[in-house]
Amino acid sequence: MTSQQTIGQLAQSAGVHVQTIRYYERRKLLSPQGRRPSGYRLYDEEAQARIRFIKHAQGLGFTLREIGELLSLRFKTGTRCGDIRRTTQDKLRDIEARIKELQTWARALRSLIRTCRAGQTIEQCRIVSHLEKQHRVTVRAKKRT
Amino acid sequence: MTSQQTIGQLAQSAGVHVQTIRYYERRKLLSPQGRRPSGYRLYDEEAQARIRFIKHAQGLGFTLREIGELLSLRFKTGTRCGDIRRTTQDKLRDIEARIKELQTWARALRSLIRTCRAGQTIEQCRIVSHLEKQHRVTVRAKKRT
DNA sequence: CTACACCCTATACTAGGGTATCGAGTCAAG
DNA sequence: CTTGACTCGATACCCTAGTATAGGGTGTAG
Repeated sequence: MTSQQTIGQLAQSAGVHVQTIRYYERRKLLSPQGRRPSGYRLYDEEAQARIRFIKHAQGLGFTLREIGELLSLRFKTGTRCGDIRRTTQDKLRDIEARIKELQTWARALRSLIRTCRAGQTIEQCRIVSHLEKQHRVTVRAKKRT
Repeated sequence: MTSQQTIGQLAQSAGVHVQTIRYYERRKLLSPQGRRPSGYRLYDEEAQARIRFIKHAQGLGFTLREIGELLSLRFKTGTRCGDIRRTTQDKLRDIEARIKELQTWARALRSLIRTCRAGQTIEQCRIVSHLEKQHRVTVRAKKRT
């Protein structure tokens, strides 16, 4: 029975820092079951499962924002498994898109590396001249993870 | 001849914001050739090539820090093509590692999705129970791109 | 009762890549 | 000479996922 833990005990048993738990609370991922008159947070054992959920989902590449969605689905009555699956599938598509993008980068770098002979001076370097060349820029800024 | 541009003209012709150029200067990626007595920055046309270099390198997934290395290699006398290639290869290895990580995530998500039947209630959902289960956590935090 | 560990809130900091705003000075045209 | 566009430096803000610290209050063992 580990019911009614303080934040430090929960942090200990869940393997995260105290500030992280408070951070999750700010992010609305986790809130204490109650408070002592002094203001101390008190957690029931569901809190541990919630932190595990968060950590596992992070391990699968979900962001805290997405985990928030997942958690609210989880605790909303009437949620069907399909709702969870849909979110998971969205995430999968995301990841697959990122893999494709990175593969594009990797191919470009490999082809640059092939054009480069180690002994050349910098002025002859194809990598450099490629980077300085004036051509349509494809900086797809933002949105990484 | 576009020699001796002000920051606004350079920004215009390079397709970036004025503040971005000043930001690059703070990051030591780009500095004006000189200043007017009033303090206005003046740029030669090499500045445009440098910005192109930066943007293309970003397009290949380099961070500004790495681009700084690349640029200082580029403008250091005696740099051999091999030095540039080495940095590029490091980046490629980085990207390949990241791809592997994402593929691991994707595989895990696909296998979770297979276990999930759309009509099940949330209590029966394998995705949820998997996330809540107590098992060795593998959150490889930090270091993304 | 005192020491010490714990907890509270609030705030600031990290990295990365910028964007936005401020008050003040400058430049060129009319 | 004035107006409006431009520039200056400094500072603050955005996002993510936390970590760190300050200045105070609380809980408990000896």
